[in-house]
Amino acid sequence: MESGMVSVDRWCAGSQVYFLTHLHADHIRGLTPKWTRGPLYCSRITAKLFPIKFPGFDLSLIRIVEIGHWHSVSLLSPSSVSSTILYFMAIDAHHCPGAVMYLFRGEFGCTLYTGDFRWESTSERAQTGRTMLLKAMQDVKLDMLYLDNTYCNPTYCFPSREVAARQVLSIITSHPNHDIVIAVDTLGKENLLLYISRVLKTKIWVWPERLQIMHLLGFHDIFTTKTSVTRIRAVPRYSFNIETLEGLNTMCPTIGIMPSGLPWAPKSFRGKEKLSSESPPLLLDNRWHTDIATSSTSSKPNGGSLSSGRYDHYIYTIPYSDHSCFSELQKFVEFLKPTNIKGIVSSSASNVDPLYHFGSLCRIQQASELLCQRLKSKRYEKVGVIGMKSPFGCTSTMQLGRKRRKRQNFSASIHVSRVRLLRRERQGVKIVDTDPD
DNA sequence: GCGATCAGAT
DNA sequence: CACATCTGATCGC
Repeated sequence: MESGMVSVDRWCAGSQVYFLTHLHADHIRGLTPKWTRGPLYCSRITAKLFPIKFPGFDLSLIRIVEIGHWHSVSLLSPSSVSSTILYFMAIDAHHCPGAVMYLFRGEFGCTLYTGDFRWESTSERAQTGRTMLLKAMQDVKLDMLYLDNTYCNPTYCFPSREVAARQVLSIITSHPNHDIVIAVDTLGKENLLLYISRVLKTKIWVWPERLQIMHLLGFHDIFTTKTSVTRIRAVPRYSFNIETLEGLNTMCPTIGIMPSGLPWAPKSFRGKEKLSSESPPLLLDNRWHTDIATSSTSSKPNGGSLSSGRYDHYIYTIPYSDHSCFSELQKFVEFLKPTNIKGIVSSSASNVDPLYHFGSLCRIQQASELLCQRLKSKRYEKVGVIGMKSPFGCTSTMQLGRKRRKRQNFSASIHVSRVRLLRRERQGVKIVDTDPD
């Protein structure tokens, strides 16, 4: 079976069907309102939010995938007149509203594409997903796992969102006379805001576009665009910085809360330590490893010990993440026992390569060998990783395709500058039709 | 000149 | 390192 027939979060020409995991910007790059390339499968919530992101989009192209149910579509093999049936199921990814993983089954085998996801073992929703996956794969092995490797390194260690939400709440209640601004994106972290609103019995300010999204999600009477009715505001992350906070503090005492799985360290501290699984550096904010909710009074902006006053004197970084931390990824891989794994997030470093950390959990014998090959061709990795967003990659014909593609990439790279190469993959240029790694 | 797309910053 | 997003520059028609 040829690949290039199915794309996930990838919007180049050449596929017969396209799957969208969720509506964050880095997953819809290349998708436009003028889309005509084929049917677009997504979750019901994503479909509901779709017109906001893509006004004028031809909605007749959208196919809703109900969570937990098998769907199927007949695909035509490009090289012959034969057709084959692709079966697929969406599973809640617990990332942002509408985010799903896709499980694919067909004559090519069984593939799971997680998209961005969080796998909190304590969460009831994750248990539901676990049950769905178990049932859907009870009679087969998982040939290929495309994994959200954003935090696929042991240094990324943070608590559940429930615990992090309590930390946020604790910081807010310990500043009863401050205005609070919380950095959020256009989608995601709603549960944190709902929790704050519920416990403190207060509305939360959001910007107008965000209010529209909240209403579409069914949250009425909780959010407002009137600044006068609340001291808590959720603001776009891009407008959240030291200067903004300093400006706000000239008018009213204000603290900022940055919910993120990343250690937002001061610039002066950043870049000096390189992430490496051999000698993982301590996170600058070691409180992440414990529950600071019980000791919030000792929490100072940016971890307290970082007293280089210029940097975010007013900002608290809280490890509230919609991506899985390392230990969750590990549990996920152990649970699925895939034959092979590939990260969906490109990286020039090996620190988040799933095979590096989880190769031994895979069924493949040659995990280290595969990794070795990959490290050798590290310069070209970005192209390979980005290019591989087709769910197919588990049959022997796919492996042939992979080898061919590697050669093509290599020879191309010789003559094209790295900048140009990176640029090409960013544009989503279809590198080859065969399975990209 | 304009829309699409990119690198860079946050 | 880099979450997801914006801004401003540049590309290509």
